[in-house]
Amino acid sequence: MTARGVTPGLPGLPGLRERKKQRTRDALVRAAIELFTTQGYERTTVDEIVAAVDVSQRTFFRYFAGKEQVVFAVQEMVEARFVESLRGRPPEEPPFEALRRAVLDAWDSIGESIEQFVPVEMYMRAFRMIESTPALLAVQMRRTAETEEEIVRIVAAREGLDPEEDPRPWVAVAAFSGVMQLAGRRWGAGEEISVESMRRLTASLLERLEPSLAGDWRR
Amino acid sequence: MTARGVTPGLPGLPGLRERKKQRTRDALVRAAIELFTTQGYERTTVDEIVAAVDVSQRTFFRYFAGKEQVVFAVQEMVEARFVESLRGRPPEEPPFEALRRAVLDAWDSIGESIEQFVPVEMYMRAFRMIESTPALLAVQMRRTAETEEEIVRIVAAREGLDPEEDPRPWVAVAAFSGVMQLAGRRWGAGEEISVESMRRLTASLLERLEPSLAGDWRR
DNA sequence: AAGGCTAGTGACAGTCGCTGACAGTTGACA
DNA sequence: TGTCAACTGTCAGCGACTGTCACTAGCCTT
Repeated sequence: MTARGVTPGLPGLPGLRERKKQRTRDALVRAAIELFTTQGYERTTVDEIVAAVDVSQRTFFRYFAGKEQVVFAVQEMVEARFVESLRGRPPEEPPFEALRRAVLDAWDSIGESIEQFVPVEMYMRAFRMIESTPALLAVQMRRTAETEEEIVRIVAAREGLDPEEDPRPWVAVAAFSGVMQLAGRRWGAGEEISVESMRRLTASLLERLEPSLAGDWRR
Repeated sequence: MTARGVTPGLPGLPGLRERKKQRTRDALVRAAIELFTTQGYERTTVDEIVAAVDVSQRTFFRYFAGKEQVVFAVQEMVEARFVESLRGRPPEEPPFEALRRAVLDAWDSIGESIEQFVPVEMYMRAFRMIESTPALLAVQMRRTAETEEEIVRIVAAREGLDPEEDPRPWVAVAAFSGVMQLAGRRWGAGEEISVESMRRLTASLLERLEPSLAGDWRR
């Protein structure tokens, strides 16, 4: 009843079992992204991935619902960061302004969070791979749609609105999200491969949103 | 050397071969949508579809790149109608206004075009199925992204701009498209299952776009 | 310290979507 | 009428994914 094993199992701290799982998961993510970015997504089989980590194929599918899912482990974190940032915006801020600042803030602090997972450069390559692989792009867009719903709820809550009643949160988020997707696409197609360039592009496109909708474009 | 078969093959008119192909294709579309909407998409196998039309599985895949593609045969036509409508807008119209009117016009005239393919009601059911089936939703979004590019080029041309230079066409179309997706989603989730209700919803959301981005929302 | 519990895993077999290769059939056209 | 090319069916096989079951190894109690 004194020492209960090598790991004291402080409450709230993951046990050996949990850590082992996490390690397997991380290893699968890293191996997969490595293989995907070097050989291409479709030319890489699940068998190759599991061989690199030395687990069974069955195990792979216990961690990830599909071959594509493994790519989005990092993306998930980036999105979480944005949501968190949005929640932190002061409530007096106008809704669209809050969205805009939240992304930009998120980009400022995202670098290190990625790094502790995979090298930033690998994340960038993965991002481009998504943009250029139909199967992955499709999943990406679906995920985006799901995140949108959460953002709508946050925006509605900020304004004290019921999202079922008032369509404005939906509309604002839909437009915002459209521009964000555009930013991702353009960044992926461009030369510069830094977080900084992504931030700059995002800022520039969001700024132009209102003028692009208003009246005509001649000065 | 005189009569060359029952069908004289008037130039410009499809020959027997072509008509046969078209019939097979249509039959596959109809059978697939029928099965999908009754049994569900994932619970329907390609084997079942080809059995219903009495062709080989290989033939199915010669017509459609994948099981999902068969669902979008009709959607394609709807999009084409919108693009055509946009091309017909008077050039003085401000860009976003042109987009807005183009969709609404398209909805006005779309009913009969669908009907000659499948019953409108079946189209509606198919649309809902897309919204609720991840695999299909993903394809849908990807297709949308491709159409967007064409729309951007049209808008840029209207304004005499080079889309590589000026981001405004991209931004406007991105926001527009975001709202359109939203309209589709909400319509699919709602009760009313008519083209008219879709048109109404589209109009209402597009109207609210600018106010939803501007300042704060209190009056 | 020992033994039971069970989450996590591997091995294996099977389904389904999809593709390549090859051979047979049938409109198109000279 | 015969040749050609387009379509099609058959078959064999790959890769993604799932269900099942037995086994290993953290974990938890006593």
